[in-house]
Amino acid sequence: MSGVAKITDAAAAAGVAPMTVSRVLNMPDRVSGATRLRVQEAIDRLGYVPNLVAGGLSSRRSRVVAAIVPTIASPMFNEPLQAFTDCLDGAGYRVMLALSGYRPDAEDALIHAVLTRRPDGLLLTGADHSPAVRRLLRDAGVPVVEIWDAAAEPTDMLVGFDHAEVSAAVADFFVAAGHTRFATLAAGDARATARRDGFARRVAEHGFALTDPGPLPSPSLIRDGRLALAAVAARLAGRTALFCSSDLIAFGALTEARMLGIAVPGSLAVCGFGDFEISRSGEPAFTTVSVDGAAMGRIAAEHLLARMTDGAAVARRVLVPFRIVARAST
Amino acid sequence: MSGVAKITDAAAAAGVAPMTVSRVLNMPDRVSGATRLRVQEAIDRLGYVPNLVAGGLSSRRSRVVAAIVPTIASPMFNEPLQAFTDCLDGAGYRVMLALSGYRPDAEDALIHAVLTRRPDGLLLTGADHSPAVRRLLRDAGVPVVEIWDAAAEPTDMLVGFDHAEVSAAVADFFVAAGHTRFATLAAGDARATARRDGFARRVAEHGFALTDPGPLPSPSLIRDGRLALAAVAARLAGRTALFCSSDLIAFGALTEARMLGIAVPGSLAVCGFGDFEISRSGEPAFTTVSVDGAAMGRIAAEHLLARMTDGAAVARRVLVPFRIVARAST
DNA sequence: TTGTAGGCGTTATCAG
DNA sequence: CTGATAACGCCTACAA
Repeated sequence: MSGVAKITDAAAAAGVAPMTVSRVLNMPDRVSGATRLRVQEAIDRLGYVPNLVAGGLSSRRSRVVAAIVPTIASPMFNEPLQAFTDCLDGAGYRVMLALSGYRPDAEDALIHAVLTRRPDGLLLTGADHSPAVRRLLRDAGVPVVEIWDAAAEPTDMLVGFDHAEVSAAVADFFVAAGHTRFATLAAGDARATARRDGFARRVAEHGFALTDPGPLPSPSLIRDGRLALAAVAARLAGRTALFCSSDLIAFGALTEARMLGIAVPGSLAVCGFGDFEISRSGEPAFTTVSVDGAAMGRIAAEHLLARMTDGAAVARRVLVPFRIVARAST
Repeated sequence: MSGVAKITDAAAAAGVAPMTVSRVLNMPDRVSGATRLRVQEAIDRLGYVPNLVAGGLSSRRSRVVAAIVPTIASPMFNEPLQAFTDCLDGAGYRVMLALSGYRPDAEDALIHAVLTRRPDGLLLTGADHSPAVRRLLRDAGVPVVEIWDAAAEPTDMLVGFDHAEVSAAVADFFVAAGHTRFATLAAGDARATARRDGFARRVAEHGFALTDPGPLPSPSLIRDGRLALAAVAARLAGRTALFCSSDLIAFGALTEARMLGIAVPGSLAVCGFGDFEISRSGEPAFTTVSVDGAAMGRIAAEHLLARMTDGAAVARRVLVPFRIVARAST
């Protein structure tokens, strides 16, 4: 018995057929208590570790789901990813992680690479995918959840929110507070741009002008927010309402404003995005848009699980609520 | 031809044997140019996506490596993980992510669950594993890298640093600056505790006393740092040197100190751990211990790759340098 | 409740 | 350079 123990070894050791060992592992209640114990004992004694690669080939179920997110270097996607992973872990699924780095073309290649592994499900960040990719996904027959965005026609399932809606709400929030001058500091990736554009549109609808120095890097860091604020500070004549595409940018802007002696919220009112811990626990706590990332990850996992186990039909499109959490910066 | 195309479909479409298609995919240079083109064309036309589950069973190489880290909710492990993933991605490997949540027992179960997938390599956070797990890993014959810690006898390979050494260096740094009163705010997990203990030991060796309110949660957040500092502030009589087990705690402590009117570094000198962006880009920038997480992730990936492809021997134990980055808080 | 036969889709190996 | 054959280790389907 050289090499690693396989199911036949465990079966022989327990004096049963391989199929019985398989049952003990996968459907224990269809095996009599006595046999189950005997088999379990043999498994433990041999240190038999089932091979799910073989099992997956045979059953056509890999018990793996793939998750493609832009990055884990910024806190943005960590909450949903953590919740997603935790939730699937409980159901015996593993998460295969792929990082697209905000490059849409890289994402296409990653999706192909990942399908090669025959995942039972797929989590995608964003809902804007090329027709080629959508066809690929459809042909593969994998359940797909798109998160962190909203599309009228998801590829398959969607659990997200509308970025333009979020930023329009921020604009309304500022206007309701009496603001008449606006600025934005936003990253250049697709969804940050959607937030910037939504903000710009609503500000324009209200008949006001907007200062926008152009795209920051993706993902943006605190430093980017500081530099950007320092650069636009001179152009900010009068009391200005600033919307930042992430809390890191907002925190950087607030920090720089403090250095420059710009009063917050007196001269500069700031709203971020993400409700990262720093918006809550920093000083001053600052206003931001809160989306429940953990809930999104959990719901995404639950939807995939429903489809992967029952094949059950689930809501095709779930929008999770967002809210503006007003704090000391506005 | 119902269902998804398989290698036999592509082979038939190209008028070659399945094995030739396999070669085009895996060792293109062993196939003549003409055949290669014909096969490639057939693959594209059919939209054939190779099944690496089957391939993995046959070749006994899954081209998957598993990574077990405590959490991705704190920035601590994100840099190494991102670098690790990026590096392996370039070599055609996928990363299977598992989150142990700082529960050692959960880690044991995760390692077993993950071995079930027959990864070609394994990344573990920390180097303190039970004999049972070490045996399991040895029997599995998987290359293993342990990161983010140092052990005299790694399970297999190790790329990390010594936490006690780090914190002793911090204590020395403080002493060299003339400090005589010390405090620490540290989380309760194994490695944060190692940092706390290393600091305490060295402070004692210098003949000074230490204020330690006890373990904070793992992972610790900014809020935990604020609360902890508020709680110990009264006990901090005279100029104190504070070592925090993470930059989030340090930032929280600094924030609270500002609120309490405690002068930094005049009354309170603070050193964090991790060199997170906030230590650099916040205001004031604060002193911290920098360990090159990205390098660690990259080296870990390279070591695994060497073992997985060549079976080459590599350094069993690599210690990455750390350094104290002195900034405005000390 | 347990067992038998056959195949899941690919690649190692050896032959041509 | 290309092909035929036989695994890889397990599970579906059916039978006893």
